[in-house]
Amino acid sequence: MKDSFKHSSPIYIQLADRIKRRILRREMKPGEKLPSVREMAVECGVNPNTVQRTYSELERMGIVETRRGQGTFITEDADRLEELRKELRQRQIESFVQSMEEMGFGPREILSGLEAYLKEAEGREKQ
Amino acid sequence: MKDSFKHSSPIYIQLADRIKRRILRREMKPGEKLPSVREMAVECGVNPNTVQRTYSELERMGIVETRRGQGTFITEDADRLEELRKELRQRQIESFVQSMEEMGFGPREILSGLEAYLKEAEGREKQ
Amino acid sequence: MKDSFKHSSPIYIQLADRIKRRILRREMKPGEKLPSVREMAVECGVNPNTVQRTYSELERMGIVETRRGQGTFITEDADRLEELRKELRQRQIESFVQSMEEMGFGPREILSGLEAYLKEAEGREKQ
Amino acid sequence: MKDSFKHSSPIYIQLADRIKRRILRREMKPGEKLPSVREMAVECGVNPNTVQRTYSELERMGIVETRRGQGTFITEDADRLEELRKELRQRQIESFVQSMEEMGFGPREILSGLEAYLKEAEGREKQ
DNA sequence: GTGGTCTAGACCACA
DNA sequence: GTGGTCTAGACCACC
Repeated sequence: MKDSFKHSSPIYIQLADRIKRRILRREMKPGEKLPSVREMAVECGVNPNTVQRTYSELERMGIVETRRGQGTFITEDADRLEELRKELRQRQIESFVQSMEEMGFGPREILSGLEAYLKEAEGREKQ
Repeated sequence: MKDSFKHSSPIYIQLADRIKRRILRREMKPGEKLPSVREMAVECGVNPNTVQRTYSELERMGIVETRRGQGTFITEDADRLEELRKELRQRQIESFVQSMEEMGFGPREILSGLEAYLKEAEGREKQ
Repeated sequence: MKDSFKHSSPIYIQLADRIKRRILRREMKPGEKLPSVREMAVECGVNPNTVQRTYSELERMGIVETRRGQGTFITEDADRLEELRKELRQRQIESFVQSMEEMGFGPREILSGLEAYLKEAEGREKQ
Repeated sequence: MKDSFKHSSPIYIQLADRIKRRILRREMKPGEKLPSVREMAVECGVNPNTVQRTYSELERMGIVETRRGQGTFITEDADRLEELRKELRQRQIESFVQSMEEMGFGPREILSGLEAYLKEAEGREKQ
């Protein structure tokens, strides 16, 4: 129990995560243009350099392409996006299961709890 | 999409969470004495005031009891612990499902992904 | 012939290349500590942020590891270094052959020219 | 390791290099007329003065001749062109070998790597 | 002391 | 107008 405590991830990563999620959720579509670095900077109340870093990160991950003098665009490579989707899903699941196991839950309890929750949520939605 | 970049939760909360988890997985048992505030402070490299707040928080939640002059003890109220267990499980599940939905996954994909993962993990363990 | 003209690569890349070469040449050995960001910055007459970026780039390539509060160290993963060596050799060769072909030389001329040069260089060295 | 980060060579030199290469691979033939300074300027999106300097440079090297009122022509002196070919080849080889040695490769590795690459390229072409 | 992040403001090439 | 690089100077957490 002498490990250190968690920090919030840097802004440029948090921002990248948000954008990633919006893309994966198809809220922003392949080929679409992102706001310019400066626009996004004022929109988020952040320095343009920070946004720049975010966009670079997204490009490094193959989510986004930049065209000089034109802007930053969501990749049209649907395969890459699908691949990314799976990666993220996997990572989420792993960390979820780990948390549950840290609290002493076994596989059965995890599954049954989740099923119950989803059923209930479904019911609520139908109302 | 203004301000609103996340900060990490305060250390005393993080510490409370850790202790909660250790109790729930029976690593620390009902009735057992917690380390003194000072001991815990040293152990975690943290200010004693922080530990004090953590213990208060745990007491407020009915997880521990402090006995003047004797120390802080894990409650023997098994019902309370079971209740807590359920609460935490529920909260974990909620935040997991929310994350998955933010990435555009529906209930079916969430469940099937989790099942696949648990099966695979089980297989690995048996080896 | 309407393509654009070449630019020099950014400083942080040039610096990364230099360090890469020094490592591959075993002038700096696996596990060795690099100069601190600030030291390297004054040494190269460059802003610390630029060096930071260089080090990040090197880390991303798996050439270097950073240990918080301690410094930046050359990876001890010899396989990674060897892999990198091969990659770079391949890239050099490709661009060399392409240049030669752009000047109208065929494979035979390329090889014979290189052999002649190396023989001559060897002779010079023996003197 | 002071100052000394590389700048790109001036545009007029880059342009001269391109033209040289086109001549050497017989894409432009001895005696042929080059585009006028103005034409070339438009074609390359460059200032006419830059093209002028390029042509002067080429003339200085004995690759082209300018005839007042007629234009600029590629020399018909085949010996000069052959000489140039050898010079350029030599320079390419030198810089290639230097790069490889900077990465710690010895003559044998250079040669074997190149042979392997050329063989493979040959194979690909035959397909 | 170390690396890592962020801001402010500048300049550049591309289109 | 766009993205990309660089500088200057600040603050933070880790050791």
